[in-house]
Amino acid sequence: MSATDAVTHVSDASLRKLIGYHMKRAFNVVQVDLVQTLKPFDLRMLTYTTLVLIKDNPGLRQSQLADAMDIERPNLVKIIDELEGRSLIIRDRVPNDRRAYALKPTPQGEILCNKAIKSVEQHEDQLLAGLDESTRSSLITALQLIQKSEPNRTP
Amino acid sequence: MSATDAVTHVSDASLRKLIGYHMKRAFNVVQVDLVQTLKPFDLRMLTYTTLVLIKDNPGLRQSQLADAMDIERPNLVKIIDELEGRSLIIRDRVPNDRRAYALKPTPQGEILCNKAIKSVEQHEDQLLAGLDESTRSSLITALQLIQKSEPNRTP
DNA sequence: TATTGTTATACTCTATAACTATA
DNA sequence: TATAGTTATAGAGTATAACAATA
Repeated sequence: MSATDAVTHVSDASLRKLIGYHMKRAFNVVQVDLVQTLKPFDLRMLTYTTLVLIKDNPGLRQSQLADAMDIERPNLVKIIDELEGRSLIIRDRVPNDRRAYALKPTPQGEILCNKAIKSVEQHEDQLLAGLDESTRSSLITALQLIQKSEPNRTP
Repeated sequence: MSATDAVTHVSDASLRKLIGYHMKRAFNVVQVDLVQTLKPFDLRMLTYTTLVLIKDNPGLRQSQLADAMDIERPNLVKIIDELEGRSLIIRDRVPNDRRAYALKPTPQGEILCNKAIKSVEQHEDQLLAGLDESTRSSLITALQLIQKSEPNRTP
């Protein structure tokens, strides 16, 4: 194609080889779906993940939670604030360490969390209707492998 | 586990079923790697993608590019500004339509782009060393399937 | 000294409304 | 009137440095 022709079809051939390209685009679709699914519960992906982890691990410290979620401690503060402000969790005290909080779900937090989990699972099942069971599980396996691989920290 | 025990190991059992959870974490690893790889070229994921698409589709309009990249037109402006300011691309004129620009790579833009593509491919190959060829290709296939699936726009 | 949570800050990516100049 | 590019702006998510209270 000459550079003066009008572009009628955009080629992404050079990008299609890259996992990152496919992952970003696929994740976008999943995330749009997830955001829509969580909207009735007034949750975002981050607040949802936070609530689920606290429900499954009552007594968790904020630093442990940040580690588990792979985000920095300061960024967790306002998320916790939001969930606590809505009385979905509480900042209880850790015995014998007055620096730390023991994060726990409230009864209403647990109820909302369980409803949200159910809805998310249903919607995701619908979203992945085009993928059979073996495709799904090998996808998860591959994603976990990537997660464990050490990124090159040096260029 | 009682709620008063200290949490020693964080369980993410409720999240592990969700594709979005794995995708976000895996994408994070890939992106950290990509950012590091692109640093020597002074490119980010967005500027890299933009440069590659312009190199592969000279004459592209900004609106076409935004469509292809799945971002909003306004968000593309400063990316184009940056690449043009570094003389990697030019905003040429589309014949017969003085509203639109025809985006084209400069010679130095093409050279940098080719070097960057090579480096990105090498680093990604290293990053995915733990995945054999068939796992990689079925991963890409699965990601493309997800990309094509219609997200539920209604909760 | 080191750690927990916090504040302040900044940078990137994203999304929307409204403008201008052209068609 | 519709479209291409732009401006301004606001909201998320992310990252770092520095602080107070506590270990």
